[in-house]
Amino acid sequence: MVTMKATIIAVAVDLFYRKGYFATSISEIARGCGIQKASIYYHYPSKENILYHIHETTLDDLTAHLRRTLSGLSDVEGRMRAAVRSHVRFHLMRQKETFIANSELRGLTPEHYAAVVAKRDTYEGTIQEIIRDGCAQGVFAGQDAKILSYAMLTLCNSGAVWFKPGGRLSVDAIARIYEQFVIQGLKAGGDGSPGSTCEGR
Amino acid sequence: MVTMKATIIAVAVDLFYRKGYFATSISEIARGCGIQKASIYYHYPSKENILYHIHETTLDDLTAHLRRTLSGLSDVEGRMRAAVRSHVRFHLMRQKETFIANSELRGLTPEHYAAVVAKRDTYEGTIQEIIRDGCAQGVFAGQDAKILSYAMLTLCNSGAVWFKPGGRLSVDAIARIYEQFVIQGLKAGGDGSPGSTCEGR
DNA sequence: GTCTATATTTTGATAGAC
DNA sequence: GTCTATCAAAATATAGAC
Repeated sequence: MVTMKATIIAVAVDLFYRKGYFATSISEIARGCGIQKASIYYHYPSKENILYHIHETTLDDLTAHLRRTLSGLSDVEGRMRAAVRSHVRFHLMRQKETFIANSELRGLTPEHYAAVVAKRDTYEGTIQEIIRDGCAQGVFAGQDAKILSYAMLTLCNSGAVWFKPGGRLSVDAIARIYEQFVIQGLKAGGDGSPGSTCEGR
Repeated sequence: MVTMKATIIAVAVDLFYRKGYFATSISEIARGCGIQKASIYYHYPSKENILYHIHETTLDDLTAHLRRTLSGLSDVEGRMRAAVRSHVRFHLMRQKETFIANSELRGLTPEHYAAVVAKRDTYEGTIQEIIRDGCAQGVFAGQDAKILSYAMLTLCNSGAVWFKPGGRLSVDAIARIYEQFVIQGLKAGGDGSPGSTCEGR
């Protein structure tokens, strides 16, 4: 049984992904659901609240996915490899939602914006911790854990921009390519630039 | 002497960057220019045309910048290093415009959208050529030039998301970090995954 | 080149019947 | 829980005076 509350989210996700949040109207969402626009407001108090709901559940699921993947892993390179695979897979499998979560922050109220950013910071913190551990152990050679975490995350998001389900490459194949790229990119280079310390702040 | 035509673009760039294209109104642009909204239409026929103009000049300048950087370089690793630095520097120095060029494609008419994508494809083609050359010479070890080019480009765009002029890191420092990351990521890994060929299509 | 005034549409959201 | 009807505000764009 599919509730109208869930249908509205599904239709909104599709429209926000294709047209963007501001370019999508409540009427369009209602049309996609087969109801009148006034009926939307029985389920959600505002258009912004629909967007916030998408952000919240996507981020919660993403965080839970990473936590589950990392549990039990202690080797630092193994943790980073697992983190990349987890992140990439989630972004490819829930392409539309993650695209929205990454690009439609500006539609949120200041309060909701703060809540979303706080959750995102927690997620990024987990990645930065792995990078710092790796640098401390000499496995990675970065100058700045924060910047490297942004680089790693943006890189792993990039598949979601062009990925087409059922296309030439499978989700796992793409995850492996990124895993290889990130691990190599983080590792110490023979011709490393001067000062390969890892302050990380 | 600064023309009103140029002022409108400057104000629009700032607003599109901060609020997004659809969330920005003609009235706001006019207010930022100190004129009435009707006066905007003397200089540009529509809001979409302002957006298109930003896309066009940004892409043209970006392409010219890369061409200038690569001219005279023949060594494949040197070409890739130069391409990364060129791309990163341009994206940091013209942060607002490149952000718009990367995220506001959906506001364009179908015709303008096609024109912009065609130009972007040309730029990406140059990068893919370097990757294919590097793979053919055994300098890089990628499985797919197209995907690796997307990875490289998205990665090099990422600085523009958080960069603040006058902040802790200089433009050149950031360019060096990305250069190192990309070169390492593209190079053959000792534990490389199976089948390190480079089909590239 | 910039103005005032306005036409036309559409928006997000509410009231109240059923 | 969905409907019809409607409000008030704001949007893009145009006409014509100066």
